[in-house]
Amino acid sequence: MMKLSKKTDYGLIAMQHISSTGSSRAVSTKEIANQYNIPVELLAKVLQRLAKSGLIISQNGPKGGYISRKAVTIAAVINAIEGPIGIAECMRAPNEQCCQLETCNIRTPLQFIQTSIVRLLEDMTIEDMAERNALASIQPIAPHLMTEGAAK
Amino acid sequence: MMKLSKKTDYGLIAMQHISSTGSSRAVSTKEIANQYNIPVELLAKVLQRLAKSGLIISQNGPKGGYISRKAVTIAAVINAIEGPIGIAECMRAPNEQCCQLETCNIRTPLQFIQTSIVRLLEDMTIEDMAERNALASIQPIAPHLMTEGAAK
DNA sequence: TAGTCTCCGATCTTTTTAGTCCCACTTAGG
DNA sequence: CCTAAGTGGGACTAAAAAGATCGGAGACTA
Repeated sequence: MMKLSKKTDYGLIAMQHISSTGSSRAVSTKEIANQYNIPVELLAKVLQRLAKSGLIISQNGPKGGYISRKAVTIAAVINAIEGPIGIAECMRAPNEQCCQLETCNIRTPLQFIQTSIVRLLEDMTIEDMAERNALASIQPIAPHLMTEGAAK
Repeated sequence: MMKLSKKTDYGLIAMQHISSTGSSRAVSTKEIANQYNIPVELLAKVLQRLAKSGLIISQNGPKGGYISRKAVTIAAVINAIEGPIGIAECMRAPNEQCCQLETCNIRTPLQFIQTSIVRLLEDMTIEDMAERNALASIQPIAPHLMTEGAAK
């Protein structure tokens, strides 16, 4: 459906929070879950995967939690949580007998679109996101692009 | 999961076929289903929606089927089949109490990404797709962007 | 060494997607 | 004017993915 999963949403929210906290202290799963109203165990899973992929650093024990790394892209977060990005089935599992055999007539153009999207996601880091977010709270972006709620 | 549904895949394949046939004759659901190995009833549903949205013209009776329209974008096809494009829940249903209340810190940057993707999809028509496809069969695109199977 | 905290696997529920079945309506052609 | 080949569309089932939960093992700090 061309939509990010909630896990990814949660992951991005968490990454941004961890990133904006800086490396002064570790942020626990519970802290993030409380602040953003996310089910704790689910968020825990997401953070585990992010840590496993090396996008954040985990620290055990009391006062433990997660510490950010620099220059993590949105593409990397999606990749860690959902696996390789692929707009169609045949672009995630290259070995599979994809599409409708040899007759597939949309593969090449979809490849192009996918490449463009991936490039977009690889060009934006978590820090960029935070920056863009901070800017928006001062000077709102074009109103016709926004849904009504955000303007308040 | 950031992926197009199979219905959309089928829709795009069918649109391209209908488009390349031109307006000389109507193309039936069965013809397309046979050629591309798609379940007939499912494809029928997809084509119905496309017709209802005005992206193709339906013609009843024997010798009936579908006739293409000009300048249909990929965005329009996705929109007709899957509903409005939205990378996150809160961007498809603007009135809903979205994200994690007021604390959502990723809305603005995601908006930006979504707008970029939509623009990409609105810039490519079915005819463009066909063209790009024809080109690829003569001169393959950069190999490092392809999955191994396609290079053969 | 006790209390937090991360880590990880297993499981359950719900939602979405994919595919099927059936019947009503339309129409070209004999 | 009847029939075969089309589309239109609702109801339904099965499978897969997403969302959420549970329970316990291991790590660390005070």
